[in-house]
Amino acid sequence: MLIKPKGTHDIYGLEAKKWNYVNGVIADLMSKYNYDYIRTPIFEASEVFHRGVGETTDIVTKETYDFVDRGDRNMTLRPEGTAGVVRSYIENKMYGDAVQPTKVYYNGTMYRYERPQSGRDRELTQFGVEVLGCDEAIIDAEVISIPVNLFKTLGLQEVKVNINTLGDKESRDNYRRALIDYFKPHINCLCEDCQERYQKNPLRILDCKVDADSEIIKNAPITIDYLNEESKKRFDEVKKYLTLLEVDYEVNTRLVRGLDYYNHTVFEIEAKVDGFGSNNVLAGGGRYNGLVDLLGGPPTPGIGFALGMGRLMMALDLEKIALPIDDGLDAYIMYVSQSEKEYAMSLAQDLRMNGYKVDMEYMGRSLKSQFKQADRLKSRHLIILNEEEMQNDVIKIKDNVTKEETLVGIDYILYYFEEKTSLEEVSDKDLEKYLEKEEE
RNA sequence: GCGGUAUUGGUGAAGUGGUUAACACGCCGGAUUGUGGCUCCGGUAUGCAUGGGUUCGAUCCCCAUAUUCCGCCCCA
Repeated sequence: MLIKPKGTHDIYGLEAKKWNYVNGVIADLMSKYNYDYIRTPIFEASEVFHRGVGETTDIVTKETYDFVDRGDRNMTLRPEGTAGVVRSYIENKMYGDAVQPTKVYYNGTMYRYERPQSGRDRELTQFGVEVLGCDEAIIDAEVISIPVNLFKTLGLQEVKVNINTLGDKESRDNYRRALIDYFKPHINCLCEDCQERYQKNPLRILDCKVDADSEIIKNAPITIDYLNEESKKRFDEVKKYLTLLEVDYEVNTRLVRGLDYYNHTVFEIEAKVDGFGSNNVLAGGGRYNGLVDLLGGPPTPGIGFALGMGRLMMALDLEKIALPIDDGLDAYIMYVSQSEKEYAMSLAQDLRMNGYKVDMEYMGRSLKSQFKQADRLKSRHLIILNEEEMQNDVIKIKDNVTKEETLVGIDYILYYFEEKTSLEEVSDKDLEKYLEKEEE
């Protein structure tokens, strides 16, 4: 049997309806914030990610899907969204657009060659936002508020917003040096992974799980102490605006992020839901003022976040949040004979073109099965075709909630649905009156 | 990349080295000569992930591979 590749999922049925609903909520929310949708290629020249995400990051060194195309070009399936968006920003000279800053969002699949586990797949979907060309603290707060408000809109309560700052380049470099000096004498007391981190990315030692409780890490220098005046002021401003937006956040001085391009504000939003695995970060992001420059554009500030859609869906499920999925039918058309079948089909088309959600029997099963099917499809009305009744120009419609059956004139089916679906009840008398009026 | 776990029908699953692989749900049909959702009856796995091996014989034992789920690394 053919099976899907490791770490991928087929989304269909109810699950697909949920995704569509959430995607709709996102599109709606982004429209209100006036962020434009951007769609960039799923694969890019490998260089885009090597330069953009960082040569030393795990994402680039061991997790990319690389391939050489038939024209001998080195290509990579995108492992994240920012690098591609920034490449597009530069290539399309969006920095020259009349409207500034550039505010965009994407919602698409990413690919990472990883060992799948809870909350982690090889094909993942991320919704993300990027704002380019604005270095104001106010925009940092707005960007952080977007996922927070999305969760609020969806009814997801149990989340925690962590923020921190890495400061500008000068502050970050000072801090990095301080950490290296601090850890140097303790290096042998740290776990194996941390010893490696010490070489590659000392900042990451801070959020090590193994050594989290060790005094060495607890007493490590914190970023705030190494910020220059400007960076400190900036961070205070971000916090002020977050308070203004009523975003409930916590400063976590140990929060650093793995991607090389971050500076100043960084943040993560965790799910605090029972039953969530260890991969509980729903969204994460930060400021990347050097990235546009790095990828060959004019020096341009930027900030963004990415949100894991699969993890979001998992959180919604675990929290048992009922999404208002468009479910059920207005009518299900049932029949037995061939002539009824033909009428059923044209009636279905007629109702559908008039805006009703209609399904019908296709396979000529027993009437009993058709009733069952209609129930499964949660159909509000059952249209039961009968040759004899049709010869008398009437059709039987059963309201599947009240169980009331009505014989409706064959030319007045639409009227029945208009009234019946907008008003709670329409009596036979109403219909008679309507018919009389029509005749006049 | 490392460690652990599991893999029986459309679904949830029981089970044993040896004739027809429980049970339940679902589905289809019938009882009900065109009105169901209750009940009753019947049907529904060329077959126990795949490939090897051990054995007279394996779904059940061994090995490998694939995939699942969980943890680490890392990340959303």
